[in-house]
Amino acid sequence: MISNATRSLSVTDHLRESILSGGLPAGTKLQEVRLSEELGVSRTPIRAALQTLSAAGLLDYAPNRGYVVREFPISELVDAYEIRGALEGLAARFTAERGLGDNQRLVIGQSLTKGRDILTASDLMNDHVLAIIGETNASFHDTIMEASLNRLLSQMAQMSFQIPRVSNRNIIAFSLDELRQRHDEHYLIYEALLARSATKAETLMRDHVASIKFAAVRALRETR
Amino acid sequence: MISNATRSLSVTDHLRESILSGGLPAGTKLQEVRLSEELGVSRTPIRAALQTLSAAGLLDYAPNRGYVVREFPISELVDAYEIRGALEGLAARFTAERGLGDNQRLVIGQSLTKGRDILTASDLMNDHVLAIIGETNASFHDTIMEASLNRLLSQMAQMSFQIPRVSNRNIIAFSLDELRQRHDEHYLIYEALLARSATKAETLMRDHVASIKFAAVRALRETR
DNA sequence: CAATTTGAAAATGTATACAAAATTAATTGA
DNA sequence: TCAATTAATTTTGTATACATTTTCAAATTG
Repeated sequence: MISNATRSLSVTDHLRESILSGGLPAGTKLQEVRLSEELGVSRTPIRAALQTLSAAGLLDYAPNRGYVVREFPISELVDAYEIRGALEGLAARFTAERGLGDNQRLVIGQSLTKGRDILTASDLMNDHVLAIIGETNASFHDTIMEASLNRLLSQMAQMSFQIPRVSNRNIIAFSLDELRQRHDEHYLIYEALLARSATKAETLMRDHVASIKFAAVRALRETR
Repeated sequence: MISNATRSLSVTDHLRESILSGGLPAGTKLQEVRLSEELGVSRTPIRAALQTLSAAGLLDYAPNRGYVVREFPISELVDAYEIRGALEGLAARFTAERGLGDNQRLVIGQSLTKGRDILTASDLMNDHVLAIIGETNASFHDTIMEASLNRLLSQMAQMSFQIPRVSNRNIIAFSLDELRQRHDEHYLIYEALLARSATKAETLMRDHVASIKFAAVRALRETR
């Protein structure tokens, strides 16, 4: 399978995870020999990982001076949701224009059913519900992005996720009622996609992401 | 200066240019030893460049199988302008909300004056006019992107430019009259930014990029 | 003759040695 | 004592050797 995501799998992923989780806070200097000793590999794969993460925007780089975990201002974190809204809105529009594939329609349909079932059955929030909802949610958004048939868009959307503390479920704390609202929005978007209503799909998706943003911002304020 | 753009400067830039200009068409296998011989450096900087360009989305990569110049469908090329419109629209909104810095206001003001002067003085298109307009145009868009104070956004916008045959001036053939229209749009956007009208600035910018898209698509059809 | 296996060639992945630059420590001078 | 210069150390940049994987062609087998 051809892709540009797979690489020095373990090293790159390990460092990325450390940065996104906050284990390597902003300003941390990432030195090659030190990392190579810690991770038990030579400098070569370390360098590859640093270059990849720098290109992904997680590290600052200066020639002959190395890599530093970059700062992520709160403002930028909020902006990331605006960007996501714009990009996913475009993805919804493209998908409506181009139409869902049979398999994609099936995947989204199933994830919606699964989400509805768990949301009607449960009266309270727990890890099980959150896991299912997180899964179906990711499936919904990923499938639409994929159906947009635009690699640039997919790549950018992925980038907008790779910001510390915005990794999907970590911070966002929805109430059960809010989850039901988000589910309903998913359903409306799905209908717009099936009806090939491009503008409607885009608008609904933008508003949907905006709703998610509000919850994320609220959760962020509560945390601090 | 800290950035993540500067790197194996020459090699990366050389390969990128070759890809964007079409010198290395889609499907071309980029082999490390071959490139290292051609460019007169070892495999190490070649690998760094390939990894960077892969992360930038210009190359496909498969582990143990190397890098290939990826395909850029026409549809994606058109979509790139939609994405640019959304991103630059957001940049305009953020900039209106946050306000232009003194220097940024000056830069844009001067580029607008310069553009107006050349567009009123000239009766016909020539390389000189095109060069000036291209310069002032880039200055306008870059400054707004910079003023948005969002690195993620800037990074994505830059990516949306790095697609073969969409490198700004190459294909786009405006008439003098159209250039004047684009200039007027620039001016209206500038006014909206000064007035801190966020929504207006975003809408105007989106429409402006859409106008550019139309010309690009038209030029593309004429070329083929 | 077609399909599979096998082996040589070539390509990528990793480790390491050396070069160049930057950082830090030490020395010198007033 | 403090500033500037110099030396030593550390760190990144590059080249190259070796390991592993893939590729491709020749040979074997049915």
